[in-house]
Amino acid sequence: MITNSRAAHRDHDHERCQNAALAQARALCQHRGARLTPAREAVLHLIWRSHRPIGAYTLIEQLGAEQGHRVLPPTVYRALDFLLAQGLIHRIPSRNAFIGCPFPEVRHRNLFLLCRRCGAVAECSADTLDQAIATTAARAGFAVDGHNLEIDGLCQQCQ
Amino acid sequence: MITNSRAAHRDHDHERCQNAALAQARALCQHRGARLTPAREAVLHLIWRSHRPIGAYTLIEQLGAEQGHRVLPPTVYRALDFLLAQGLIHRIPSRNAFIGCPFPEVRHRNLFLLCRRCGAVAECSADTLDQAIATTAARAGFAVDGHNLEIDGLCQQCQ
DNA sequence: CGCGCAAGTGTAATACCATCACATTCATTC
DNA sequence: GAATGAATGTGATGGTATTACACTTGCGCG
Repeated sequence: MITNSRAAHRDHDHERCQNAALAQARALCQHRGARLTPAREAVLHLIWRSHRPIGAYTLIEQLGAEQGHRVLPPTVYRALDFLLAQGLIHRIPSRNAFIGCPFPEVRHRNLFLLCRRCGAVAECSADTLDQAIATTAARAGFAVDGHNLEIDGLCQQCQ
Repeated sequence: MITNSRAAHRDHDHERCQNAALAQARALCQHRGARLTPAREAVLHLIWRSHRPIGAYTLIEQLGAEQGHRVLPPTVYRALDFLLAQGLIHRIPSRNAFIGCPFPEVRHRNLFLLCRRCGAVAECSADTLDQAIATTAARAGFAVDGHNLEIDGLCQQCQ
């Protein structure tokens, strides 16, 4: 199992955490020949700065403030589409919000731990769980493309 | 494991299926002392009639047509809130839509199989999977309240 | 009975989330 | 330096959900 649950739910050097995520995103895009343009990088930066699920309209507002002029929804949604396609961020459907992916270089299924008290979200990837899901689906004769698992509760710090 | 995947994804006597669901809902509410008012029952009926995830605004439209006058959003959202609280329906966050619960009398976690071709949704409840989720969360020190798992893919009929 | 309270409903307005359509600019290639 | 496709700017619109307040209904109790 890989997870960022320790970092996500505790105090940590977030400056460094952000910078690492951005550097990795740049490297990954360069390697793939994908264009991480200034607009896209600005959105990714804002998402990592919050380190919590953040809504598209909050991003629109913050980006507008940063750039000193009004930003319209498609600007941000297009950047989000790109970042989603590159696996650099995830969308959390139950929150209508977006969060940075801590391990974009690894193909993985979505599994989020959402703390109802502090609002932080950790991501996990667990082969055993993915297999249990595959097995359950197989028993119903269902061919799996992908899945999204959101677990609500309390993180270790908030218990 | 319990599931309605056979019924959900195949032709079946849906008239009977609907009636059974409504009868069970009435019995359950009576037993709990909850008031399944005409407005609430009408919404539940429409949800079961579709037997697919159905959006709130589709319900508003259909309810308006049925009642012969305009219905406003809060009317339907309040009924949906009641039905959700009673476990008679579920909300599928990735679709912004609602579906009838095939086993409302049993406490269970949410696990949906969403077919991308026919649009049908089956629900499952699998102890082994719930345990795998609990174990994974425990390893991250996370105390689980509940979860929502949506599996996308192809049902047996559409493969 | 009728008073009082809580639950339920009607209605308008508004907030929040996401996409479309079209014009324009930019980067790259030949 | 023209042609092309990708990316961006902009206004309008569509879709989802909530708030606030007025009104009604059901029901227990003096």
